[in-house]
Amino acid sequence: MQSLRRIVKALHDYSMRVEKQCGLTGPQLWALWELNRAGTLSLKALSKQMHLEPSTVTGVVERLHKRGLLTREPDPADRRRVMLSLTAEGSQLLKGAPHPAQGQLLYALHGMDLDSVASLNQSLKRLASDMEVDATDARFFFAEG
Amino acid sequence: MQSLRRIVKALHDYSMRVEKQCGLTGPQLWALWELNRAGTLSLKALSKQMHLEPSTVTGVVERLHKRGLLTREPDPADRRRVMLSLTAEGSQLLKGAPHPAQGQLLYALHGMDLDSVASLNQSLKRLASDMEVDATDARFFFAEG
DNA sequence: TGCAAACTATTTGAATGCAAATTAATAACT
DNA sequence: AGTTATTAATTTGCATTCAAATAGTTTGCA
Repeated sequence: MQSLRRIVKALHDYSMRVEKQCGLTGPQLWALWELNRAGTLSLKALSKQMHLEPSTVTGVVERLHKRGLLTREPDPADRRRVMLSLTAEGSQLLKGAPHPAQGQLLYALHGMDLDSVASLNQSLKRLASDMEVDATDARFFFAEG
Repeated sequence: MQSLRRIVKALHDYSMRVEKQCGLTGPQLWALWELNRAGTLSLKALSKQMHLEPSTVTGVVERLHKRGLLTREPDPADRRRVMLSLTAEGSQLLKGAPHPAQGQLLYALHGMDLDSVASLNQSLKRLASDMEVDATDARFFFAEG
């Protein structure tokens, strides 16, 4: 638990450093990054890529739009949808920016040998999968209270 | 990275479940928990225990105080300090509440053998430690951009 | 066709979290 | 003693995040 908190904190600190570097917060950079990868995404699709709620992404996108880093065009085929794309300025900014958050991980993983990284990856995937199991049996949660 | 996001998300979902159960958010429960462990803490000390900024803890404590779950007494020895303690009500509420977030981890770790848990713990500690290294050498961060 | 159901995006309200600035109290140093 | 520096807590302003409610659009079914 302590290690996880420290990792999350370190990721946040990295995000702050990125913000100082290129003027974007972590989620903002992340959103631009996903748009650059995909070319064009609906808000829903972007929120899915980022594993965030649409209502959250609306705000992030709004701030990026206000700065002219992306365009918001209604989809002619489905007028509920808002298609998001990078502007030239957004694309340009992205060229000078680091990977979102992943840079910090890469840096940290530099100091670990390949076997450790592979093992960690397996363990984390297993843990993540286990934690997503719906906890209908509450005994485990309260047994140690 | 994906695994970490999923773990953080799962922890947040657990926090929501806890909130539905006992009417407290994760940080609120966590604060009460730390107070119960320590008996009495200054706001500064509590923020240190939780690895959060004092300005953040001020808000959390205020909400708990508003509900009568803790007391805020000025320290006679140093009147800058505000000493925090659980009320009887807060103590009572804590008895029926799960461990903050750790319950979710315990549940997940149930499904892993001891060696895997030990190995994961080592890897996470190592990773957390590596990520806290001050990144004066920015090459790692931008090499892959 | 027409109505209900489902979907997309946004709005609203609340909590968390930080940094920076403020206020108040203590410590330190001249 | 008096001025300065440090420390504790709060306030303010902003970004992120979610859930729930809403408006507009599309789909599906009768």
